[in-house]
This record gives sequence, C-alpha cells and structure tokens, in this order.
Amino acid sequence: MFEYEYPRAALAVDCVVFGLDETDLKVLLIQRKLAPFQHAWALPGGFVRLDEELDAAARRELEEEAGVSDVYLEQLYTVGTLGRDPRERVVTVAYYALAKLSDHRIRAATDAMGVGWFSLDDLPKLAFDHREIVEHAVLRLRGKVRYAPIGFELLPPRFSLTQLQKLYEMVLGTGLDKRNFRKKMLAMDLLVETDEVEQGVRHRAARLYRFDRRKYDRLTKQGFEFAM
Amino acid sequence: MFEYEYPRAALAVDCVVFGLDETDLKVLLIQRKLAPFQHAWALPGGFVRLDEELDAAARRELEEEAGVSDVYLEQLYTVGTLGRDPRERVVTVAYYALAKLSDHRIRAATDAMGVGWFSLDDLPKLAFDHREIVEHAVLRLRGKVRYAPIGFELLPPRFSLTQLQKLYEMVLGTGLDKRNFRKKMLAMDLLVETDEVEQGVRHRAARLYRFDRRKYDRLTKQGFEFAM
DNA sequence: CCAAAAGTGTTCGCGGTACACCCATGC
DNA sequence: GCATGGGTGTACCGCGAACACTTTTGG
Repeated sequence: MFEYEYPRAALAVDCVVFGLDETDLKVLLIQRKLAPFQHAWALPGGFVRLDEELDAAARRELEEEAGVSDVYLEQLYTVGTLGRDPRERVVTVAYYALAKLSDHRIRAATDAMGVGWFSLDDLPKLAFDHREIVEHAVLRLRGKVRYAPIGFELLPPRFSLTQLQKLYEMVLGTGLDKRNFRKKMLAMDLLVETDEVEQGVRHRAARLYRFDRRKYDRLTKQGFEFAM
Repeated sequence: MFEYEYPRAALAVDCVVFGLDETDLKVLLIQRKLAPFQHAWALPGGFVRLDEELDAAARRELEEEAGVSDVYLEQLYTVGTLGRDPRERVVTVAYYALAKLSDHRIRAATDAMGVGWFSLDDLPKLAFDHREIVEHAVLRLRGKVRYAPIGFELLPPRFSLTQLQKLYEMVLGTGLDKRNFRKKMLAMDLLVETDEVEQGVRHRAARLYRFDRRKYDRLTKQGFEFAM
C-alpha cells in the first residue's frame, strides 16, 4: 500500500487511434472486460505507472490492449472532469495516434475479439466521456492535417495521389478538385515519384509516390510551411 | 493519510500568464518561498485538489499566489517527464492565460514582493522545467493569435488600431504594414468604432475601437474564420 | 471495345503586399 | 511652427478556384 498526506487522483492515458480503410476513416476501439462500463466499447488506455513517461504509457497500453505499435503519437489534451469515472477521480491525458492500416502487422494484431475499427459516423456507445475525446481528436486531426504533413502517417509508404486526395477529403469532409490538389501538392516538392505503379487494379494503374521527410525537414528549417 | 494499492503521481497545474505592457509582452512569475528551488522564480501553480476541476485549480492558484483573476485561460499541454520535480513524480497540466494589464486590479494585485512581470527576452532562471513551458506557451500564443481573436484579451476594452498592431508585432515578432493591417482588420468587420479617442497623448489622438464578440460569434456560426 | 480511373492547362478574380504623403494635435 | 504619430489609396502579382477532355489499362 502507498500512503500520502493528501488524497490523489489516479492518472491515466487514453488513445484515439485513427486508421484509413479503403473507404473510410476509422477509430480503434476495444471492448472493456471489467466494470465500470463492462462490455462497452472504449478507447484503449489505462493507468500511468509511476516510473513511466506519459507517452510511453500510451504506447504500452496500445500494445497491450490492441497489439498496436509503431504509430505516430501526439498529445491531445487532458481531461479531469469531476465524476467522469464513477469509481473515483481519474485524470486522463488523451493522445491521438495515426496508424498505417496498410501495415499487415496492425491488421493482424487488431483482428481479435474485443478489438475493432469503427467508422466515425457509426460509432457505438462509448464508455466514460470517450465520445467527447474522439470528437476532440477529429477536430485536432482536421486542423492539423492542413498545416503539417501528418496525412502520410495514415498511408502506406508508397501511395498514389488519388489515395492522398481521398485521405484529405475524408479527414476534411469535403470534396477537392483533382487538378488543383495535385498541382498544389506537387508544387510543395515534398513527394518523390517512384517507378512503381498501383497493382491489381482493372484500370490504368496510378503512379506511386513517397513522402520525402528529409526534404521536408530541410525546407522547414528554411522557413517553409506546409499548407493544403 | 490516504492509501492506495499502487503508487500515484502528484497532479499539479502551472500557468503562463501573459500581459501586455506599454512596450513589451511580459510573463507573470512568482518567487518560490519553499524548497525545492527556494527563492527561484517560477510559474504560478500548485497541486490540484481532489474535488476540483483542472481549470478551477489553475484559477485558484492564480488568485492565491498572484492575486490575479478574470483572465482568459486555456489548457496548453501536460508534462510528466520523470525527474522534473526532484521530490517525487509530479505531473503538471500547463495552462496559459491572457491578462489585461490595463486592468488596475491586476496591476495592483501583482504589485508585491515576490510577484513580477518579466519580458520574454529577459527571463530569470526558472524553477523546474518552467522555462520550457514558457517557450511552449509563446509558440502556442503565436500560432493562435493569427487564427483566433484572442489578442483582444490582452488589451483594454477600448483600444486604438495602433495598439492592436503593436500587439501583433510583439507576439509575432515581425513588423507589419500599417495600411495593410488596418485594411485587413477592419475588413473582418469585428471592430466597432467608439466615439472615444486616446487621452493624454501629445500628438493627434487615435480613435478607440472595441471588439464585438457577439458579431464574431454570429459570423463564426456562419462559417467565418478569423485570420490575420 | 468498353468501363474505369489516370493524368493534364488555362482563365479569372480576389486578396496579399508594397509603397508615401497629408493631417490633426499638443506643446 | 514643429514634432509626433494618425490616418488614408492604388497598382501589381501570385495563388486559389473553376472547369473538361484525352489517355491508359484490364477484362
């Protein structure tokens, strides 16, 4: 047992993991095994250990609860509303993560009972205030994807411009003009044309590109700002 | 005494309070009375009570330690780096606040030994990792002031366009063209011309304006986005 | 040859930027 | 009358937006 002079809140982390399906932007949820909210869907997360960094705790919980690793992870905000956990005061540091659903390890790891990918407009009832956290994460993603090259974290290492555009359309919730999108994206000079093309499609195969992080870092140091 | 099955981190809040002097953007610091970092300057802040919301804790500490109330307050991010407090694990939710230094109550309240306003480029050595938190807050303020009408939180209720422009120049750290600034700001149609003018200046007195929050809220609902 | 999506240029209008002088006021 | 900052307009350029057809490929 551990004793303190004043009462202390429990500290947790929760993760909103986004993944890009062929057709949809999805969120990773797990089914709770224990009360409260037993059997309800919830964000992966759990308590922070005393000797563990916050983002390490987030990654550990993702691995333990959903088998997910190697994601882009960023802190979202911290919620500590009184009564948000019926048991006791729990303050949770929320994170959002971007996973490459094209990564077969992730597909395999999350292919289990009690772990699932849900479309944003088809979420089940969520435990605690996790619904609000997801909403918040969506807004953040929407804001950030326009000013930072994080969209690429949702795509395979090699992708077509159409895939990239679809991603922006899903995240922003709007249609975009193909010619203008390509012009603007290519003009930033951050994509490298590979000599590969799409495979297994029954129409003209699209050229694949990769994101050049090196170049991005270099340009950024010179004051360049990503914008879409 | 309070007992728990697992060890728990202490939870704190810290506030970076910005204020706009005649000449400078300043940060409010307090001088620590107790170890660790006794006598060092630090951000106002303290431990969160178990029955208290996070932002309420931030406001309470501001009031208790610096006599400051009625500020614009927004969560910044949460730091929990191991070893950041030499005593034990402390996780702190950082906030930033914007205070109207024109408000005489604030000037009076912070006019005490152990409370001081410091220019950003003349900060003393700070306790803990508070220096990093301040840097982070400056970046956030710089990013946000361009896309949200929060600059007004630093000015008196009635202000001249020159004051407003100086504010932007200080926060952004760049010079701005007077005619273009006025054109753009007035074009957003969020400022209301009052019939007052600057007092006690020995040159032509500037017209004073006020920010019309109602109008801003209305326009925002219609999809308008503030940008400078 | 047909279906499906890839790929490609031009025009137009608005908004951002650069730029300099006269005016009002207090002392 | 002079010093100090207040206040104002125009020209240009670049970027974002609108918009449609030809090409490639697999079946």
